[in-house]
Amino acid sequence: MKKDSPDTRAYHHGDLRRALIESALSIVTQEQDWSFSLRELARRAGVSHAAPHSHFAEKRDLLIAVADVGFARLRDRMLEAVSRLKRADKALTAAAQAYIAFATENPALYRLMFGPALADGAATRTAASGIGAETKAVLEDLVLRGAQSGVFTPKPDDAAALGVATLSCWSTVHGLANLIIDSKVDPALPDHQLVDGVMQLFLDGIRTRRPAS
Amino acid sequence: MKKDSPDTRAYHHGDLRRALIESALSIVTQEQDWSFSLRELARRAGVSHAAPHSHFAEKRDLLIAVADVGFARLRDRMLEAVSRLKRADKALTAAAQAYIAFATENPALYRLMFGPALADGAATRTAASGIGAETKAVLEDLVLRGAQSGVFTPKPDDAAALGVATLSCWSTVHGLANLIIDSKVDPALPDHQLVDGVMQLFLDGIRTRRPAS
DNA sequence: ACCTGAACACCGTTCAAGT
DNA sequence: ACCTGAACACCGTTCAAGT
Repeated sequence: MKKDSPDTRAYHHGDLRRALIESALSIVTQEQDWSFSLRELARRAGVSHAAPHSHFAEKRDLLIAVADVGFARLRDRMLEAVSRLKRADKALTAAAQAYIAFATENPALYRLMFGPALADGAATRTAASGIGAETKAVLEDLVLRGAQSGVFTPKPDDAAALGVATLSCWSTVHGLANLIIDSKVDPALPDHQLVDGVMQLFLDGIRTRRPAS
Repeated sequence: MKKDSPDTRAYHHGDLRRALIESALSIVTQEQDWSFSLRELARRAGVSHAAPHSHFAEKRDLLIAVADVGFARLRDRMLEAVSRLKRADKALTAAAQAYIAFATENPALYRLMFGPALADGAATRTAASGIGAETKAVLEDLVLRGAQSGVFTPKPDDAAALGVATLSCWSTVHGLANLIIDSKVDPALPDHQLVDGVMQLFLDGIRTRRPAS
């Protein structure tokens, strides 16, 4: 970052791999365009169009690298939103708000993360290894906390029930994010209100009787 | 369909528009590949590569036409699953099962329907007019029925509460479909079981006290 | 009205060759 | 090890010209 003066392009550029990822990220977050080409990235980096292939065997590999950064940012954002909240139900709602805010502020990146980055077009189901696992882990942890503190109905040692609750929460939030991004939701209603309503309904399904004060 | 014998290709093909859509549908449903090109469709139809553009100004217009068929099929499948069930909660679960079955059996078509068909890459939010409205309508109707029959908590005239419930249901089902397709869910668990668990949780949030017999 | 053929400005990927 | 230049086999879209 601070090695060379801005215009001193090394013959071999020095750090092309990172430059390509950052370039892709800036296109996707600033121009909201996830349909960039490897050749354009190469152009911006000032290298030949074939250069990227010495760092990424396929375009998908570059997309995966970009998606990874996206997932890290999403996780950080959720964790930050959650950090000051003790009650698991409040924290879960806050995490959902952060999740939807991330998606609506960076729809192109969000689409890239869950979109064709790994689904190669011909594959029936994505061979998604651990992509997105960080996101799930955050929700999983909150659900477990809620179970342990008695705020949620599943018993802390009932793995199946905890799994269903986590999956249910993630599905709801993920689905809502997609519907909002795809303009399937009345745009008159502010996002945070939608999230509040939907999360309240979700929490009603797993919260123990005592109505939250 | 029955006008010409199979190989009598008219000079102007007769019905290229439909042929292109059907060709695209068969590629997408049989080969599970939604990354086809207009030129390939033209090849299969035995016309020049420029011919499609006399029926579809942009490739996206063809994709929209394909997506429309997909949404009609999804709606039909949901309606059929629901047709014999009277209780709104049972019907909603059946609709969800049909929804997820459709998505997992036709992941490529499902991705095309909700994917970049309308999201043109540069647009922040899709200018999705009524695409997918049929799907929402089915769920909306079931939620309303449940409210009217007293199975669900929202009052039948509380539009806001009904809207939240519908959105919540669609989000959950849509999100679950995406997570399954994208292999973000433990593949050891059968889909119908996942749907059952998730829907049960959802219903717990809006069902009136009386535990379903 | 519907289609063809050629053309334009792009792609991703490969591969010998350079440094 | 990293990159270039040329090449290959594609794209979507446009547009004059044909029938």
